[in-house]
Amino acid sequence: MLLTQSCMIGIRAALAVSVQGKDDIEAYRPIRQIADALDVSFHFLTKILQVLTHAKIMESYKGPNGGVRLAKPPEELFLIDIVEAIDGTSVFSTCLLGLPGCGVETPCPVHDEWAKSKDQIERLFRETSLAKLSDDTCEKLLRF
Amino acid sequence: MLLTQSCMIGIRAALAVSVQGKDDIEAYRPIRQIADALDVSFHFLTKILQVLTHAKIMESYKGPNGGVRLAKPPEELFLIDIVEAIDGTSVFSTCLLGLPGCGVETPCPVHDEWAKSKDQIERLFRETSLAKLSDDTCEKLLRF
DNA sequence: AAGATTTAAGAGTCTGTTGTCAGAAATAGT
DNA sequence: ACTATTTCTGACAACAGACTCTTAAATCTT
Ligand code: FES
Ligand code: FES
Repeated sequence: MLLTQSCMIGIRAALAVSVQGKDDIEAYRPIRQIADALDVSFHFLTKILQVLTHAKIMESYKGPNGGVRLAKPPEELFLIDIVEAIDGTSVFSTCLLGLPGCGVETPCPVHDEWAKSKDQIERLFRETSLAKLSDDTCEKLLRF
Repeated sequence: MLLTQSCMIGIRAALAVSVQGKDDIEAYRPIRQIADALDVSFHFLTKILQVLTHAKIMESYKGPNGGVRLAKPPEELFLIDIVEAIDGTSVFSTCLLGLPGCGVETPCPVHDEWAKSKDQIERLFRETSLAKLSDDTCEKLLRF
């Protein structure tokens, strides 16, 4: 798997918050409600969202009517921000064969081909905003 | 990481055998010698190569002058064979967000973009033969 | 036949990820 | 002030992947 379980859930949660926040971006969404929508463990999701709040990607509020919301408008939040916060960026910088220091020194036999795919994947994460994803999700009634 | 540690070592080992077998493709290469060349644990490599021999990608022979060799000419062995044997093919068929059944049902919001990268990666593994890799390795004196 | 070499197999350890839980802290409503 | 709600924190169990170790089995050399 390219991303860890935590990271995939983190992205889906951010997307859910973004979609639900379309009408009122200021409102806090309870974690329990998000967990139900994504059909994942409430406690596990709590852990993941804590990482995202520490990374200033989300903001949280305790107590009744509390929950989490995006810390920035979804146009300014990109997938790579979430991946970096949860998984780190190693995916986009490591050698496909696990050799140390991809690209900088002598390349490995698969480097040239892999570099193409790697760049494309990195661009995908770097250029895809939460706004675009939530728009698509609503328009085409996609699942998440 | 896209591939597991075991899988990356498996590919590097197959490549090492292919390179060393350029002069005598019939010869068995001792696992200990391969482990030294790749700088990995002998016992761990043994485990990985057992999987490859069971998958009929390599053949082994016990006793003095024993070891492993490719079961087929390197022109007929592709990276995907090794990945399938060790990691399975899940990388090329799973949803980037971890949702069940990528593509077949309603796609997820990142499906269209991810499908492109996924196909490119799959093609890379499916079309890259051990022969090509070992040729490149020898020509350009690459590391593995 | 005996001993050395080398892979096969299985059990066991270690580590990081996944997932659960209980209690603390903050907040709103009454 | 009290209670209900909700996130925060730390501890911990369960699991998978990574890695080690020991013993067995096969084969060659002498
Ligand atoms: S050095 Fe191996 S992929 Fe870049
Ligand atoms: S359905 Fe998510 S990547 Fe295909």
